[in-house]
Amino acid sequence: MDAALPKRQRIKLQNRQFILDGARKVFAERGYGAATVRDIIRATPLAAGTFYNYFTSKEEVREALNAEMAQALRPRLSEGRAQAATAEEFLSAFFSSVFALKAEVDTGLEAVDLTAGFGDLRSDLENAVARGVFLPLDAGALAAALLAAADEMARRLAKEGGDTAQATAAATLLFLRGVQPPL
Amino acid sequence: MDAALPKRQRIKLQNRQFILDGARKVFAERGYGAATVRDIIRATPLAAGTFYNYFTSKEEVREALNAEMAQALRPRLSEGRAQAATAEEFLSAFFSSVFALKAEVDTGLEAVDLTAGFGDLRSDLENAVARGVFLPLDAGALAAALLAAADEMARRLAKEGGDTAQATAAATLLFLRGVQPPL
Amino acid sequence: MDAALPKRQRIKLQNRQFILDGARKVFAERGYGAATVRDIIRATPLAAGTFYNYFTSKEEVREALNAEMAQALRPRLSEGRAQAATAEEFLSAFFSSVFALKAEVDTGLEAVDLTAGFGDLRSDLENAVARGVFLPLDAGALAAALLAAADEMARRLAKEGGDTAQATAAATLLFLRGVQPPL
Amino acid sequence: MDAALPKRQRIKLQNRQFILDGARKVFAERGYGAATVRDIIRATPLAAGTFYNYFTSKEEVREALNAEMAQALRPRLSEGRAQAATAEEFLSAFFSSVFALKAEVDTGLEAVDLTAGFGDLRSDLENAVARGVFLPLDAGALAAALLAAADEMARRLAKEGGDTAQATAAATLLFLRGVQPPL
DNA sequence: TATGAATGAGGCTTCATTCAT
DNA sequence: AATGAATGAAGCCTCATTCAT
Repeated sequence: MDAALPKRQRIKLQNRQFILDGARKVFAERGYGAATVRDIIRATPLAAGTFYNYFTSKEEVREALNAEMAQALRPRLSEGRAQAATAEEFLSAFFSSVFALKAEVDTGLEAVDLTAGFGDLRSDLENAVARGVFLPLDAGALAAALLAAADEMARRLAKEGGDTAQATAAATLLFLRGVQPPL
Repeated sequence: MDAALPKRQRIKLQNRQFILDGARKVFAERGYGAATVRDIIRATPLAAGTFYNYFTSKEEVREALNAEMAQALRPRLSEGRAQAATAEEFLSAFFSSVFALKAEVDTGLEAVDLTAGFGDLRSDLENAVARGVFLPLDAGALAAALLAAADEMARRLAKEGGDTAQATAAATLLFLRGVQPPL
Repeated sequence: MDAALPKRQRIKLQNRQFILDGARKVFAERGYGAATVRDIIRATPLAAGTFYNYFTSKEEVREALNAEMAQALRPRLSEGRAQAATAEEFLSAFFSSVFALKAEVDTGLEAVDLTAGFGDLRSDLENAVARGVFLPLDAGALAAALLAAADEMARRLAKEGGDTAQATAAATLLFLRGVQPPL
Repeated sequence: MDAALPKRQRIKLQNRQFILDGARKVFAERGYGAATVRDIIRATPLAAGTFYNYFTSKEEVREALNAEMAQALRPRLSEGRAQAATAEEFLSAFFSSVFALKAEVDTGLEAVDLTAGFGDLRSDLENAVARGVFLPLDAGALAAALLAAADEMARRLAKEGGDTAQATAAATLLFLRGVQPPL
């Protein structure tokens, strides 16, 4: 229980979370570059000076936000992939994770958010290639392409609405078979 | 010849260009959001007030920059694709255009730069699908995936070095055939 | 004539002087260390940002103030001393200069103001010693003692009122003969 | 023994001393005006709020520091002077006390430190004048001159190194006989 | 009594924009 | 048109001080 924590501790954690939440919102609205520390504070019930009891700069908040996201979501992103027996399962798990995740949190972190998962994805891909589940492609390039494409497709999905399951299927198919019609 | 222009006109065009060039540099260095009008002016031989004779905001400069880029590069991007007889030709033309383009200008426009080409690409794709050159996929999603993947792979190429021709071949193959090994 | 200056130039000089005058007053009132740039601006008809068109820090203002004072007052301080034929003339000229000067400007520069005159005084003293007008004393120590004593006596004079001429006579006598009664 | 004090008392005295010591250091480093209460706290193992259990302002600390110094050093400063039979003894005792004292503690109190001794010195001087040991001079002005000169000479001594005994002799001679060569 | 986090005032600096020259 | 200084709003950060624990 949280009630087990001394009150001071609880408030500190809560305030830290106020700042992270405010920052997430502000970064999503204005973009990281244009956001200001004041914007973050204003998105918070806290006083101006309080920010500096927790972070020393906007950059530090960004890092904390990325760490938080990585911690919370990386396992979820990778869980479906590791033991995927086929390329289709792998891709399907990947896209549905990303689409679900992006629907939950839009951090405005300008694609930084997903780079936390880059290393994992790459390892999983290398693994899959080694097992013969994938064609022998450059795992780095493939990871980059998959993440970027997934990120952008998720953005479109968020903006224009659309069915996640269907989008997952389409994306999976695209990367599974490519665009070339059977000869 | 430029000399054909009256001197006043020439100077106006030149100053406008000073500002656009300065802005391109500044946006690339700091990102659009964090850049300031002052930064742009400082990257210019002009005085502060002169900026407002040409543009009224940072945003207007961004638009002009995008228009400039679209005007200069869109034809180049699309030329190879319109009449492509095969999916392979289409993809190869697309990726090599993007990789070459990104090698020339890094605008720091946070992925905005390529959206100018989105509509074109989408039309071309629809066209290609209609001709049966591509599998019947959602042209919008495909355009998004291609642009995002190309952009990210270009970034990797720029950062880590690498051979453009080889990267083009790999990217083409990925989207042509997908990742699934032949059964 | 000032009217000969273009208007912009005139205003720039005037604003610079506003700042220097404001700073002199503020330093005198609060002391250099406790004074703030805002205090200086407030002692001025100018806007906050204008300060930075002229100086980049409080320290720079201090330097300008010292330079201004040195330029204006050093000659006056030394004029009476150089050719003094006797120690009495020398000391009398020195003390009356300092007392007059301190009555005019109280810079609050914490004794920095007079250090500009330290080198001059020391040279004059060495000269005087060489001519046999003074006993052969350490010119550096003597200069330090004279300046510090004069500064402090001037402060007392300013605070408690008193006659400058009389104070000059007393100070001169003290340093001329010392405190020892004739044996 | 300190152990004779109840523990509470001992800790209170110790904390008070922490603050005074921290303040002494901070004032010496930054000057009184520029020093902040936070600076003082940071120079201490104590928490911010604790400061206000002992003092209510920076100014109060300054006063306590001056009192402490006066208490510790005033007797030492005056002991040699009271019964001095000659002006030379008086001056010599005075200068050697000041030079020794300044070598021990540099408070950065911007000349405030010695003013604590001003009253004493003045009384001693009046006394000495009354006994005919000194010429009949204005005791206030003389005290001011002696203290200022001694302070400044001590500063030079500290900065440039030098022999205390020798400096004492020179200073004594200066104020004993003055600068005028015998006619 | 000691602690240390919260507060919001206020200092420092840069910014976008205007406007007299 | 071009210039560049003035303006004051607003961002950044630290401060003195309070007060719940």
